[in-house]
Amino acid sequence: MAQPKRQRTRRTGRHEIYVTLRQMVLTLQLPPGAALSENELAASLGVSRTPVRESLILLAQEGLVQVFPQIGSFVSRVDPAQVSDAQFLREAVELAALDDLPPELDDAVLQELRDNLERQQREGLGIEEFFELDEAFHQGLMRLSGHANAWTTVAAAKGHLDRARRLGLYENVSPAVFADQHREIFDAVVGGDVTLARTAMRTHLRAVFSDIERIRAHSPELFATDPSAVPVRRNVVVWE
Amino acid sequence: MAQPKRQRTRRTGRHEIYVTLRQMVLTLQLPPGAALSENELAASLGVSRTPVRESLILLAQEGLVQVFPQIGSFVSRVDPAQVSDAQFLREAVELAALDDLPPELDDAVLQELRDNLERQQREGLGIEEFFELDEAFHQGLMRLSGHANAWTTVAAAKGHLDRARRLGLYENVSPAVFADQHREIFDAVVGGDVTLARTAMRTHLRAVFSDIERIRAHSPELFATDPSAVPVRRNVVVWE
DNA sequence: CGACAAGTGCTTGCATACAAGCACTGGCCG
DNA sequence: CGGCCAGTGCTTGTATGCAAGCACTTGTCG
Repeated sequence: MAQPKRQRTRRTGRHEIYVTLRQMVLTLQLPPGAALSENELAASLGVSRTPVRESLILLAQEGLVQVFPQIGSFVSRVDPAQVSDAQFLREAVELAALDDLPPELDDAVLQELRDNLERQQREGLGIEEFFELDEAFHQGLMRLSGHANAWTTVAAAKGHLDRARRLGLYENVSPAVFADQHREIFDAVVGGDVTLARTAMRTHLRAVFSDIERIRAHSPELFATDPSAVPVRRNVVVWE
Repeated sequence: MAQPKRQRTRRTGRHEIYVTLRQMVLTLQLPPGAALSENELAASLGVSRTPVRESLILLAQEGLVQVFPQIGSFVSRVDPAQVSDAQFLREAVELAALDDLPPELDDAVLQELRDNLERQQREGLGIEEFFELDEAFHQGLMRLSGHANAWTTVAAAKGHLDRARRLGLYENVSPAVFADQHREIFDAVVGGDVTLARTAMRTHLRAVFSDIERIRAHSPELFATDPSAVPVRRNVVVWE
């Protein structure tokens, strides 16, 4: 299908850089606590400081990086308080969406969700692949209730939660449990049992959440300890 | 009390500009659809384009302004879809917070809310004053449930809703009704009747929301009509 | 040996110059 | 008279230079 290339909003280099950096932070390729440098990033990406800097400012507003003037920029450590906030937020929104399902569910979305669930149960699924399916599943449920846009707001605010979830997946490689919970939710939705759907959803979301404390004990250096952050400039020493 | 001026994060000029512009957009001093110009704003604020531009980028990410490369920057028109999304979001979060109230409520916050309610009922209250009290009241309820931070996320996402609410206040100057609803919610919370509190809260939030269609009929030029925006460069003609 | 102070190299914040592109204007030509 | 087309002035995007400041190193002096 010949997509009209004429975007109403032109693609800028900044947007591409922003998306790239954001993905690297969320997938932990840029681990929590890592020192960033506008100059280094600009050089490695082959652009000037300007678009890199503007991207960092956006990521800072999302809470994914912290910028300390005259000191440096750092990937935020996972903040348990922010994880908890995002958990509360997503639970409130997803449960409210279940209450708001229309009588007639969109067939196209339902079929998409069925395909998604089937793929989740395939063997040998990579962590990133499962994560993607997981996100698509929850987003699909929000679309069923007609609140897809509200979900994008939640998605933007749950960066800390997502990083913690990824850490959980890398620790405990058993997405099968989550896949089963997804199916349980879906069946309740299709069956029209809102109460059961709510219960299943709440159980599912809290199961994901409960892993975090265990992970924190295992990898404390990835988590923030004190609200008064500890910015540390990395050593100036250079291998040569 | 001698506040330690030594902020951990130094205040930058950009932050000040960002707060200023954001306030001007939310209070409709910069009306929906208004054309902005990085150069003009920079000149009028006495700084260079850089901090202004970075502020506009942040506001664009919040959806309060739209930036069209090589065309111009504009204050977003109020988007009914985004208003509806924010309404759904805040209702979900505030109701969930009521479900999550602790057994023992914080006395300091309770007293603050009582003072707030009393001030709401004073005669001759300006619209902006009432709006501020309104915001503080809802934020106070969120603090009671221990989810103040989740509220900041909602607050950041509800810019379109707030502008619509302000339009409603300017149209229909009767904040007394809202003040009474606030007291009803508060009394139910203090009385420990979560069910009643939820009902009162839902009624209150939807009352605010229901005004919007009327306002839209009255001032359609402030609302967005088509998702495919209509960026129009303002005339180059200059009075002289 | 210990402590203090200047030096060095990095950091981000801000200012500014240039590049690419859109929209309107006004003149030219059929 | 109508339509095309270069010209002009604005827009935002990007690159770059400089300023202010922090942290570490190193030399100096007691």
